[in-house]
Amino acid sequence: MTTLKDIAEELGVSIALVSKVISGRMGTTGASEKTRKAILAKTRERNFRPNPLGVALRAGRRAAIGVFIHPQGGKGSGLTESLLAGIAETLNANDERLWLTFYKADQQFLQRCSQTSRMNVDGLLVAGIAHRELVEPILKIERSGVPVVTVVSEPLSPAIPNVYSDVAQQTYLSTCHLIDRGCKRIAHIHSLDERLKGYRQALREHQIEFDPALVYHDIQHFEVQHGVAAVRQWLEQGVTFDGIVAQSDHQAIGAIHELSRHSIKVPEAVRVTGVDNSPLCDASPVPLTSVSQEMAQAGKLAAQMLLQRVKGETVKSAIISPTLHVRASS
Amino acid sequence: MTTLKDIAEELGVSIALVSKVISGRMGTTGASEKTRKAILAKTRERNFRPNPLGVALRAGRRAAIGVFIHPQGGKGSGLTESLLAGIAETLNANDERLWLTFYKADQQFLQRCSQTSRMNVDGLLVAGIAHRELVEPILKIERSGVPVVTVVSEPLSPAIPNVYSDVAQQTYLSTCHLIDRGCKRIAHIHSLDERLKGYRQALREHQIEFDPALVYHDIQHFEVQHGVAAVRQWLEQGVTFDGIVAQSDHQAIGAIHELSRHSIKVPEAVRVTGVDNSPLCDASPVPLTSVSQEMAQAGKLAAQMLLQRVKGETVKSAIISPTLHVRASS
DNA sequence: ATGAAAGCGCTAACAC
DNA sequence: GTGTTAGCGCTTTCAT
Repeated sequence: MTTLKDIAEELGVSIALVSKVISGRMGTTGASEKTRKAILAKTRERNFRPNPLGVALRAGRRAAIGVFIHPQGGKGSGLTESLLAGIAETLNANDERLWLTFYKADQQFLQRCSQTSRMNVDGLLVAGIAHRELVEPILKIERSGVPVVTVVSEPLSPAIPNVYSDVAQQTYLSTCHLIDRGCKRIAHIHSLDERLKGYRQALREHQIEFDPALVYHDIQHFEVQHGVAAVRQWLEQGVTFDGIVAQSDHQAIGAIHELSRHSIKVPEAVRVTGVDNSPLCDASPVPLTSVSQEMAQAGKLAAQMLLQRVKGETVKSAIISPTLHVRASS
Repeated sequence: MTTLKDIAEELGVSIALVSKVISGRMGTTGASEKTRKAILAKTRERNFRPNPLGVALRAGRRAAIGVFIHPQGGKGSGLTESLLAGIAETLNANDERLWLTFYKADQQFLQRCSQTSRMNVDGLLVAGIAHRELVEPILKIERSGVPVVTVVSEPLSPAIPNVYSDVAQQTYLSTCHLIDRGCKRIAHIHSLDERLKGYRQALREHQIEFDPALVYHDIQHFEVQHGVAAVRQWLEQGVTFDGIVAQSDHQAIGAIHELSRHSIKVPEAVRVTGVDNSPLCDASPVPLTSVSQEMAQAGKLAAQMLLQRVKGETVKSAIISPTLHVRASS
């Protein structure tokens, strides 16, 4: 590894001068064009990169940001992977290391938080589920001087900037899509309230009356079995429907399986949409139309916001627009 | 953040003494029991943790290890996530930050490698696909003094320690399982040679003759469509079979879909197994029996090995035993 | 038994 | 225009 010292010695100038020229921060002083050129040339030649440890130590920073991730959207959604990829991209571009922790249960999360003071990070990114128990520990971290940015579906506190996909918009998009396709009676699997709102708004805007019988309630449950249960209930109750807006790809796949068991064809008899645009979409018996939450983009943005906060800037929460990906199921 | 200096000043002793007592490395000298106690008490009271930057700077290390990951096993396999979780666990326990990069195409990987000299890491973990083009760049990194450990299905070079699940064993396990279940004519989707070997070994050990017609060849392809194509070919050629050992969960699911289209029942008429034990298994029309590659364990182990190498120790490649997870499809 | 000093790589205030 | 100095937090050698 080349250091400032190496360059300074080879050129017979002082370390400080090399530092100033390379960083471009000349302070009150200047440098002759000749030395400038020589230093920059040497820098390139030796492929010099400042040692982040030196920089951070001097600046009183840690050269690392913490990332706490709760695997969200269920296994196989690919959300976590996309999110991480986005985060990693931004952090790499800014020469920041990361301190990565996957937490499964909230208990683990709280435990991690209690170690804040010893965690040696410049900032903290928390991604996952917006549990109320998380608010206090996170605020405590903020107060201790470590800026936090969250990536959760509902902002935890006005004090903590958050990034997320527009949740209501997700179901709004897919419901509008099914209406466009000619569906008149669209069923819905209700797990998050915001998504129910998006579904209802789409109906309202198209003058379709809301029918409570078409909504299956299963708060906070997004698994395959819940899609199966929803379809089973509708069929048992004799509810007629020609579309299903599910709140996850897992639910949608479960619904498709159950429809198939009753020889109901997708998309001919019933059109189905999911949420997450996960890899499951292509592993579905009928490729699944789904709404992408754009987690990679969320990760990139959240990391950028956090780095800004580390620098002392103020940032505001951001909302990302979801995208509809149409496949054979609709 | 508490520093050695804080503790030293509060106790009216020298920084050096505090450092020695806390680290336990007393060198040629000693310390009175009284001061020892006082220092350790203060350390606990102030929740002191050495600043990794100071430690690393002094030791000439970088306090970070690089992780290059190629999302393997296809999207949705969950392999990458498990692997990362394992790596993160070990690194956290050892107070090491990481420099995470996801590379999609080999091109990107090579580009990253060329930045080795500037990447400021103590070691490099490479996980993903064992492409031949990767060998040279990785060896170059090794030669430059940065130890590398890989997590790929086939070791790239004797010089680079590797960790992976026993690949042949994976299909050996599932083939034996199907034989146990009474299957006489087991078809196989051949993508990796090692897995074909495992399949053939299981047949041999059970005195079942190998029938080339039962093997569908699709080297290095693990997607849903390849499972579909395999079944289609067997049916077209009039090959009879009562079991399918696929080389990925995606392939297995594709096979199940195609069987279903021909009204062939799983597991009644044909038993099916996959590889990866991915989240897809539970989103399959019939829950899928699969072999787990234990990537979390691989990640933990690989990170441990890399840290040992960083310390200058020599380590040997390791092989992890896969585990069969039996579900309804078999 | 304890401490002073040097130095890892870097930057910034302040000489000259 | 250029250099000197001090110091971020830590460890280790060598005094005392």
